[in-house]
Amino acid sequence: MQAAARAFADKGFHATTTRDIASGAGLSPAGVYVHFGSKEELLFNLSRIGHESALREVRSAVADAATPTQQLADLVATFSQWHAEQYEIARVVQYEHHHLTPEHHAEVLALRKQIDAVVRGILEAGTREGVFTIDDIGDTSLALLSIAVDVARWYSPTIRRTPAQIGATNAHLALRLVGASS
Amino acid sequence: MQAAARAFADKGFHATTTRDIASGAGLSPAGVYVHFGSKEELLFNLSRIGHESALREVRSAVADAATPTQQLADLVATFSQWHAEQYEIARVVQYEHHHLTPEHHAEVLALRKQIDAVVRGILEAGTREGVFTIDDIGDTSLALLSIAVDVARWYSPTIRRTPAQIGATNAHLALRLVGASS
DNA sequence: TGCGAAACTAAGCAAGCGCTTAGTCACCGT
DNA sequence: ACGGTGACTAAGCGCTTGCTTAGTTTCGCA
Repeated sequence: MQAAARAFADKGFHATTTRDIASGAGLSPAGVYVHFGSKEELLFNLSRIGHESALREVRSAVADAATPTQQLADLVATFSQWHAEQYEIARVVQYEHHHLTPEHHAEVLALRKQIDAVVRGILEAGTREGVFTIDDIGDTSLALLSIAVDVARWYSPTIRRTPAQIGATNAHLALRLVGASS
Repeated sequence: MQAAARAFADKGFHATTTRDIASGAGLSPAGVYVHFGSKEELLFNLSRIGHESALREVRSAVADAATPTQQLADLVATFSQWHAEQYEIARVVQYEHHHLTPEHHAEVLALRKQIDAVVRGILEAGTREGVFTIDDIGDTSLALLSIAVDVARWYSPTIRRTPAQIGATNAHLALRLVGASS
């Protein structure tokens, strides 16, 4: 799965051959099929585990914070940091999920909606309490997720900033986006 | 080229066959090779034209505005709107450029850097004039571009908002990000 | 009207694809 | 010592891929 994640993240699902995955894992081409029934099944496992991991991180960040302001800052920081630290899996999660079969795609879409719902919940709470100033909750949550998700597109282990620093920066920017003082 | 753009945007470069492109254009498989030497050449033409189109839009938006505040708002609005209206080409531009040959890749990377430089220039001017409050110009320009570029990922012609509305919303959010009042 | 060039197609080639089959090997409880 | 189980491979099958070749049609222009 590690070899598949690396290859899918690097070249994309369709450009990756089962022989790439096998040799990356130190196996013969047939060795992969002892553990996985198909290349798509491998993608699905990676995609599902990745989505579940991200959702878990996001939920625990929100649970550990008291106010909507702190919750939003921690969520964006954690989510951004996850997209940097796990950037290979994150790229699979963000860019390859539409190559899944319709059934598998529906399953990960449900997980994506749960992440979305967490963000909207915080924005609604913050608006209700009057600490956020937001025009439209849908548009704003989309922009917040864009900033975090896009980390997977440009992150590289060789850049100046560490994943933790990226998280901190994005959390700061997120609070600005919702009109909350940091 | 239209058929190729649609297919590349929909399924990705490697998942698209030359037969897909040919039938999308109403040609036989060999008919494509009258006009293009290879599938990669088609991708390069699309990618180059797309990048040039985006850069042109961005530059004219900046040229037509007087203050850094207005320039940033117009740039983000125009760039976001472009990613919605031309979302098929935009997806090719954003997600397929790493399937180009090294030489072609370098050529579009140069165009990407020019777009980047325009954004940084505005942020520097606004900071110099004291109308923007920014921690780090590199981090902030990256976040601004993330919001605009990510439009190509989630946009669909069937959604509620029009490209122009998306542009207006993102321009408003951009000004918040740099600490400028709108 | 006739001609050269450009646009196009039918057929297919070599290579690479996802995946299967048949069989070998290492290991573990009895 | 041994039989069963799971991990693994060599070989390769049927199919699709990007692209080519040889030949036909269309078209602008003299």
